[in-house]
Amino acid sequence: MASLPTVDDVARLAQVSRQTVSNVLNSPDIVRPETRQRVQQAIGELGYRPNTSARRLRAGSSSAIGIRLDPMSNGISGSILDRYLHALTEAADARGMRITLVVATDVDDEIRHYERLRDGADVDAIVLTATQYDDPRIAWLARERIPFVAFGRPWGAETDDDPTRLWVDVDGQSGVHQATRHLIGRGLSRIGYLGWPAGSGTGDDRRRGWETAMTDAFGAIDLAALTTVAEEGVPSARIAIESLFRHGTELEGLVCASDSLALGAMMAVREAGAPHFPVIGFDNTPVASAVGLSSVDQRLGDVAAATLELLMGPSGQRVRAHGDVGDSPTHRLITPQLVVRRSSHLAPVEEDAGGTETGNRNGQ
Amino acid sequence: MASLPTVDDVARLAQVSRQTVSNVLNSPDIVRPETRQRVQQAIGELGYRPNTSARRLRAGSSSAIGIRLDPMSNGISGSILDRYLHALTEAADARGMRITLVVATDVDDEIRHYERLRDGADVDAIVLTATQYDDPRIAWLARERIPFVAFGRPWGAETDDDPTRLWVDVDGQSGVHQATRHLIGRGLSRIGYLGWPAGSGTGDDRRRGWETAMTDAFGAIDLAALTTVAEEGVPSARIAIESLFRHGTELEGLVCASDSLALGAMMAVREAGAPHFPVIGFDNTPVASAVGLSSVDQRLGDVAAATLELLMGPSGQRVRAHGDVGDSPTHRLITPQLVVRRSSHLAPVEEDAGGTETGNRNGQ
DNA sequence: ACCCACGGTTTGATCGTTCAAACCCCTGTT
DNA sequence: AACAGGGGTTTGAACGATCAAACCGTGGGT
Repeated sequence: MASLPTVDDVARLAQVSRQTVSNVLNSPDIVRPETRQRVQQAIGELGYRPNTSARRLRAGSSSAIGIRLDPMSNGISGSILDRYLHALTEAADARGMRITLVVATDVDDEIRHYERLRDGADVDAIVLTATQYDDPRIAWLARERIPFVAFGRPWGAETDDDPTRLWVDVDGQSGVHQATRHLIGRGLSRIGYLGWPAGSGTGDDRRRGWETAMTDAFGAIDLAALTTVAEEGVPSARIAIESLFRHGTELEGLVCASDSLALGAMMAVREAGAPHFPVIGFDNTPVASAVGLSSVDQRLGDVAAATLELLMGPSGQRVRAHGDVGDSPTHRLITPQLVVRRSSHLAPVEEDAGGTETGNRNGQ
Repeated sequence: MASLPTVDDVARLAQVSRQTVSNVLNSPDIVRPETRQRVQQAIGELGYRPNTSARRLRAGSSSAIGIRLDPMSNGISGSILDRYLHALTEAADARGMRITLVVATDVDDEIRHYERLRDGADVDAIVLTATQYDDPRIAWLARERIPFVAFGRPWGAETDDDPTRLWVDVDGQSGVHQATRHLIGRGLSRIGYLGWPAGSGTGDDRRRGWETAMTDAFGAIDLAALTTVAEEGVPSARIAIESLFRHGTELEGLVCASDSLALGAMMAVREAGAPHFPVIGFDNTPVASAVGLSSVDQRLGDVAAATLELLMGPSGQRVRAHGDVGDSPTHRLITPQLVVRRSSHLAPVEEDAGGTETGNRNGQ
């Protein structure tokens, strides 16, 4: 029932002073190696762990990172955030950081929450998701000089190298390119693309992957004739592809901008009596694995690692000040990876036993 | 650039002492109304917010609750935790609490994490999910006298009213009962049940809902003949129902133990050429809403609210000590609610426009 | 011989809050 | 008139860490 050990306990055991213990923890390099080792051992012996509240109070830092949970799991893709969260928590843990959740009803509410977290010294930094053009949250965080990283590049922003605008994103173009190449490699040529209406950064980026793969392979073909557009969501995709098949189509396969679209397409395709028509999705959500849908995995582990690297430097244990990136890069683009399952095979095969599933590994 | 106001600033403005300000915040009843009001006004004027770190340090509490993120979003149902997390964060926020995430590779690792969080005074309490019979985490938390609540009742436990074992759960029986009644009300009688292999607490509980609804309506019929069993997951359900239809079945509808099972069943049913065969799932996952599957909503908002109520009392702002529940209940059973969509209609209808979707409201 | 610079360590002060005890003033009792 | 009791408020100490400045011994330059 003895209470938890403090710096003083460690100091006494290691025959040094409080501050030296603190230094071993926070600036190990300024302490003489042998002293450091003695302190380390004392720490181990007592099972000492710094009291976060005390550290927070004095240092004004919390060793915590805030991230907002999306208001509603927006359809199937909601689970992306879920998995990112998992990877982020894991990566943060490795650097002695913790993840604190935020929920908000709208942007203003979200900012109010961040403000409160800052006031209470509850978080050192913020991770933004679902960023938009001219995002008011970015403007606010920058103005308040709160360190933050955006997951999702600031589309159309002129500030790509602004050291106060850190972002990490998945290279959708590369992912869709891989998916398309995969079908081309299987001998298909009339490969269609099912995407979102033009105008969204992510959507346009992904479509470009299909475009380049197709023109590289087949020259200047009529891409528009192979493109179908649907709003994000299973039903709209299903309707779009249903009508495609009803009017007769020459397509031999389909690459989609998301798993939701792909799932809708799969359903339509099966009802049209073509159960082995190849379909590939994007995001590699649990649903994709559940129904055997080939999909592009975002490698959220790598994304999470990159997020922290931007925030804390290559191996730092502390969040860097806002705008202080030193000579390290201001953004990271992660290359996703295609996971092949039944849905992209050309003939019926056995149940998917998880064969090629290699994505989602935590890099570092 | 003025730094944030402190109790002293408020005290000075209100012409009282530090402690009185503190009292207004923490025990308003012991301070004279007129003084209280004066302090309140000063607080408002300065926009004062107590520094959480300082409060934590002195009070030895962190105003945070730890919860473990499942290692992998286990299939479609993974998103349940996701939504619970959202609801929990929201409910916690209303009580001035925050949610801190934990990831762990196995049970021992999980316990180690909890230990570290406790040592650093990082969390006041733990929320356990995916509890099992004879859960080592429960044993450890109880031994260490760390306040916790389990989401998921301790199946087969003899300790239902043990004040150190708090739990909240969803009444699966009631949910499946509702689903079955819904189909009965539409004139069906040969309603099948697709469930997990016997032996899991949750599964047996849900099946009982179907059993009672059926026997109440039709007397002592042969339930076994209407029951199908499949492992959790889309493919196994699909295979099971496929073979059911291949051998000819008299079933008129199907109630399932989960959305994954229901999705597999839907796929099989459609391929068997019976697109309007009614199927109902359980969990009301995003996938259910995406594909128009009727499903039982767990009312995770209510579950979250109940979780905090068990932990902090009906309206407390502070986590109660381990085992100190006073005269309030030691557990809460939440009644879920059926959400009707296309998949349980008997004839083709328009696209689901979100009609009956009323679940998932945050109760309080 | 003196002083300065410097790496490494210690000491005193401080972060903003809550706890525990002291304090003050008023009322009622003896 | 003295004292006990108690509501309401204030004062000093503490929570456990980090910061800033002081300290100390050593070596080099003048």
